[in-house]
Amino acid sequence: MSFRLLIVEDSLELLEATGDFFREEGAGLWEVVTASDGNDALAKVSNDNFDLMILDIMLPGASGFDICKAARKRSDCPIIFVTALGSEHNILKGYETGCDDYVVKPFSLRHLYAKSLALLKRAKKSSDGDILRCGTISLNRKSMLVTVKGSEIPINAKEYFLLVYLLENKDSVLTRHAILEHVWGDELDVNDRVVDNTIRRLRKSLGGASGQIKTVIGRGYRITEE
Amino acid sequence: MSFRLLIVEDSLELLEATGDFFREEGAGLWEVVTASDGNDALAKVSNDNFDLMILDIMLPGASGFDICKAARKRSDCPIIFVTALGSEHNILKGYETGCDDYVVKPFSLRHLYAKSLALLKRAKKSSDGDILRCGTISLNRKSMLVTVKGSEIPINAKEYFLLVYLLENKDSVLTRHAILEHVWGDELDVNDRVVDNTIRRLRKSLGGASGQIKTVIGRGYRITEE
DNA sequence: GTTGCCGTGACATATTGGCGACACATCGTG
DNA sequence: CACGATGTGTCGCCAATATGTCACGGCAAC
Repeated sequence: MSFRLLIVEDSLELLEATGDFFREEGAGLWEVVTASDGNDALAKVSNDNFDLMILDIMLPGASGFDICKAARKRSDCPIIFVTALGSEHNILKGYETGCDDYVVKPFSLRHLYAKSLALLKRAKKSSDGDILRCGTISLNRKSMLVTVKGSEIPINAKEYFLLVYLLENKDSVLTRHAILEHVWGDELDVNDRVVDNTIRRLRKSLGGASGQIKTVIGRGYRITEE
Repeated sequence: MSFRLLIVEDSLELLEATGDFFREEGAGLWEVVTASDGNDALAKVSNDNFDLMILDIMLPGASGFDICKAARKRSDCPIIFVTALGSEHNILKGYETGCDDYVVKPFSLRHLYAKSLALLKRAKKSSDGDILRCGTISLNRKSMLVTVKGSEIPINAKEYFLLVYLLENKDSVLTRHAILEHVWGDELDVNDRVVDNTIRRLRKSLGGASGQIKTVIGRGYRITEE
């Protein structure tokens, strides 16, 4: 699993240094995309999805503020301004355009990296669409494969869709009724106990991660990080 | 809706200035709690719930790092360090303990305020506004978990729904009849005393917070901030 | 004292969910 | 088509737990 990072910076030297730092430090965690002028950045922002953006403000072409505004129209990903413009006025303007943080040059790459991780952690819930994760369980909606602690496990259709529904609502208690509606849909005449049983089978399939599915007596089921 | 903010800072002057700034700027958005030494802060962190924390690091008693670690054990709320310790080593240590941001003194209050809003916005998105709070009791409608002084307590279904009804009508007296209708609904033939008993069991489950449920003789029950 | 009103402990019962077993359907295969 | 493998719904049993009921007693108001 990797995160897509966009770095926009007109100093090519800094651009490269930052990109390298993320690539090396993250060891594959980051897929880095760069742009060195505003218009290029605008194009990338509107044609791609990122999990994090690091933007300079003073750029040839569109400014970092413009890019931030454009990005906010269709994405909620964390945005960090990195710029020499350290006046309070500019900083506040940055926050007004919807950024998450504002770093004034010169700055420490390590510091920026730590900040990025902290922000990413916070934003993560809304970021990855194709992969649902929770604790040691990971589910890929495209391949419909489920892994526990990194190794793939076999799983049946009903169990799979039940797991998807649980993961989509991590930490929330789902009543039997809600589960029946979502997973069984229109197959009307089913007995309540199919939920129990499918939960049981799902737990079995999950092996070591079975404990992540909690029974909330009298209310339903819930999946948690541990 | 207001957010609970904890500020920990041993310079009383700065403590007051920061608190005032948030109160005035937010116009009621913030409910500010302060502490000026580490142990006081630790106590507050473990007996209360906050939506945001601003922590100094060098404090009499426990350090800001200690407070952050303690807080992270039971809360995911945004934490900002505000400190004179601007060395890279300290900054990274801050991020390691799980903070969201690190501001080096001297700093602009307006800047800190903008940062706080940005973080809060992000944190609210991933958690949920679905929390009912009253005094030290906190109830999450999604996970159906109840915490008292920050630690989770086990609670039965009936007690849970009764508590929800009480919290939804904080400070209002609810008659037995009203409680029966809302919590027991159509289960017709129940004895009045089930309410008493469920209240009793709920009080038991609430432990230290049991006193928040008041008996209003001849009329019913009521839940209050203390 | 008497009378409501409520808290409490104990008890009986109902409900709940886990489980194994089984029946049936589906499907690929030879 | 027969066959077995597999997936899935259903049933009944059991232990754990949740919950309704009851009888008793304290307590305050009158």
